[in-house]
Amino acid sequence: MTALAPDAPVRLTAKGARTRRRILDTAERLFAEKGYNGTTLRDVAAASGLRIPSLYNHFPSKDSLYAAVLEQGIAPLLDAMSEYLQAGDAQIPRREFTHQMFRLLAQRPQLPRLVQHEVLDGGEVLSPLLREWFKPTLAKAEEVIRALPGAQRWESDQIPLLVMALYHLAVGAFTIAPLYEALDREDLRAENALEMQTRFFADVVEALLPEN
Amino acid sequence: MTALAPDAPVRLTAKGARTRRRILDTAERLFAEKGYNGTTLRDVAAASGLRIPSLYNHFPSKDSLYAAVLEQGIAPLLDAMSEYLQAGDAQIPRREFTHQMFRLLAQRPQLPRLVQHEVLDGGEVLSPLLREWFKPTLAKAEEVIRALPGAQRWESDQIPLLVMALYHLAVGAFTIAPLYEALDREDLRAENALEMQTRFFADVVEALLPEN
Amino acid sequence: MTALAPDAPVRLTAKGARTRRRILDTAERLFAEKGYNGTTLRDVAAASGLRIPSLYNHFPSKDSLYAAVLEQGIAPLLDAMSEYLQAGDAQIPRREFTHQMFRLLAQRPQLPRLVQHEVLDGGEVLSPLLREWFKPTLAKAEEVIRALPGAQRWESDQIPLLVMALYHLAVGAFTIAPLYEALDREDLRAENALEMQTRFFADVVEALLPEN
Amino acid sequence: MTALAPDAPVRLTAKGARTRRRILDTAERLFAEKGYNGTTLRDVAAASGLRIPSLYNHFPSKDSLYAAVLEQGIAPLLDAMSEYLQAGDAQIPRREFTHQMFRLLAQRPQLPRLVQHEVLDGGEVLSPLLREWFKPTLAKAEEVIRALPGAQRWESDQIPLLVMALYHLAVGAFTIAPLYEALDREDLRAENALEMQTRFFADVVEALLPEN
DNA sequence: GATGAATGAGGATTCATTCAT
DNA sequence: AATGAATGAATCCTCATTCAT
Repeated sequence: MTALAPDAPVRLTAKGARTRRRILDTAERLFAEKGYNGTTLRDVAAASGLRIPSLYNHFPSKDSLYAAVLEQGIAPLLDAMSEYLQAGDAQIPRREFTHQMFRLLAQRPQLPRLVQHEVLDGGEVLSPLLREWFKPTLAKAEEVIRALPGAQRWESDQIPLLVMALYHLAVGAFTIAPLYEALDREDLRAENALEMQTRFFADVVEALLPEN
Repeated sequence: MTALAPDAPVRLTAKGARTRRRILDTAERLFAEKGYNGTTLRDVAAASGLRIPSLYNHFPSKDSLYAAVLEQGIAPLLDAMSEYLQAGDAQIPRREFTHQMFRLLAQRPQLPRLVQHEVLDGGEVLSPLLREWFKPTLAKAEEVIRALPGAQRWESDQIPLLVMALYHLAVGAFTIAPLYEALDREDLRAENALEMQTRFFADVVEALLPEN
Repeated sequence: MTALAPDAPVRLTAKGARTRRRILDTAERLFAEKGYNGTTLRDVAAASGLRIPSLYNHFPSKDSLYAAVLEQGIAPLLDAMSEYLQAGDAQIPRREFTHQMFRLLAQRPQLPRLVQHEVLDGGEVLSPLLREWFKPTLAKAEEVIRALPGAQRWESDQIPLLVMALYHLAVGAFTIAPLYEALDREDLRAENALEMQTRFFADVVEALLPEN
Repeated sequence: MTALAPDAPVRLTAKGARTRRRILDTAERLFAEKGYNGTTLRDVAAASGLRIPSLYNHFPSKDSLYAAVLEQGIAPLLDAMSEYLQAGDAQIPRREFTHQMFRLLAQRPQLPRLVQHEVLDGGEVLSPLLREWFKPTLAKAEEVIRALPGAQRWESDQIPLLVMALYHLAVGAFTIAPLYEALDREDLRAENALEMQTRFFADVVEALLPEN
């Protein structure tokens, strides 16, 4: 699964693999900060310590670099989420799950921004991925939530909205961070802030889907 | 207030004012769709039925056009919100307020996308505005919420997070719409969907801040 | 007829029209000398006294510039040839016709080179034009030649080859000129050389298709 | 003679020699199709089943590869022609000669295109070769033709033009082939077409230089 | 002998902007 | 107020070449 670029050449040299990784990480950061259109290959090359043409030794185009960044970022997240959701048929330790999700996002704090950029730009690149990943994940999430004890608080046709709401809450906490800081408030990406956000998110979940 | 471009030339002719408005509306739509970097003056001119140089007869630069779009979009929203919040010291008809907010957003559904683009791009243009507008609005919102009966459910330092959460929920409902549709689900911008979202949002608010 | 770029914008300013013509003439010379791949927009711009982006104010792409050059070169030639061939049903003043053709080619000596470049490069751009122009012209030429008194010297299925042979003779005289000069021989494009070539060509035609 | 790259390294291994040959044949085809500027080393490498840097193990530059292609193509042709012309002082079996020339060209049908590309591009690479080969060959050809019985039909200063004309006729038959096919006519490179062309060419020679 | 990686130079094209008309 | 023409800067990308492995 999660094969986005199935014909990606196997790296033969360790150096090549390292350079490729460096480019990917650099690009992830830049794309997350400025979006696709706001990020130039010149930026990526400079931040990677390379010249522009060298990027083409590792990725055939800006588009494919972008797609690779999206994949390497989204795949592990959705995989983890799927795993949790699978296990949860019987009983989900909800607070635990909430913490895990936030931890995953916090590990790659650029990711939510990356995804939101895609969402806002129309998802032309993301869309194909969404077909594969988001759809089943959302469907599964709806199914799991419907089975929760607190779900009877909501009408059936509100469940999808509830799932989206949880998505917005989780992602928004990260996308808003730079702006929040610019408002002379704390840095939401700081260690203690993340903990606080996690607790707050769990509280919100408890309010929306009371455990009993 | 809302004086973003205090030295904006007074339009002398009705035709000029009309053209300026046409450009603004066109640009609002395009900036909301593709963001600042993804929108070219060529696009704006074409969609406005003008040639590029004509845009410069109405706005001195792309940046200033963007700022004007932001202002004309955000100002009325924040004004309305301020008004509600002012009145609310004593007692807010909460459900009414929720409906009003959603109505305002729904009237200019591009606006949330516009703001989110700014937020994601680092807010380099928005930031100055935020200093003026967001900060007091957020502060006031926090104050009002603290005074609500349901607020004791939350610890004091969670109130700012709660305000941001409400922001994410409201804005997210609009930013996610195109993606949601791409997932073969309903169009969240349709009339009945908006109503449903409004009701859902009110229910969420009730869950997070129970009226009694 | 001969409308290759039917939606070409009507030139509104005299200066614009002049610049466009200057670009076209420059490009004709360069494309004729070096072919499509060997000619860069940098060359065209420099030789036109412009900067590269200015070229795009007059032609939307290198391809379209090339097509326009081909059209402006080929159209009058084929038109003239058609006219002669039309008139010739009854009786062609053959020597006169030969002189006219050579004169036309000599007026735009780059043209044969231009066409030969296209022919050699696979005619990917020219081909569509050939469908429209070459085919009927060749067909008409074959028809006319078949009706000539000297044609009985040739078998019917040799007539197409004969037409192509005359084409090669006429065009070759111009394409070979630079090389011929490089061999320390005379410049075939000089005035007296052209006259000599014309006479020679007429003599060849007389040998291949004796008047009586 | 025919020493174009006298310092070419002697191939030590059979595999190396084979690879070199493969590259040469591939390059001949591609250069003939697209010309020097239209052919990239990427193309040559891909069509040779190699990576670009490997080409440099066999040829020190693109230019030298091109020169080698020209040499391997032109040398045998000119050698053969010289041989025929040498022998012909006394008496040339003309029809036989015509057939031989066409056979040689038909064996390497890309060659005429290759040469014509060079001729059209200004012959910057070919020119040095022409000094060595074309000049004496043309001179000899003129000398032989002057000695032919049918030559008195032409004035002395028309003989060079006659030689060039024969060149154009022979070469043109091959260069025009792709275009001819694009005009929905037959493929001139097919077996029977070649025969027909040979006969036609002989007939033309007979018309221009009647045997008695 | 073969090739992955790196790169300087240059390719066509787009962009925001200016200016004369 | 509108726009054709011009352009500096920057866009993505390709090319021929080199070098270490």
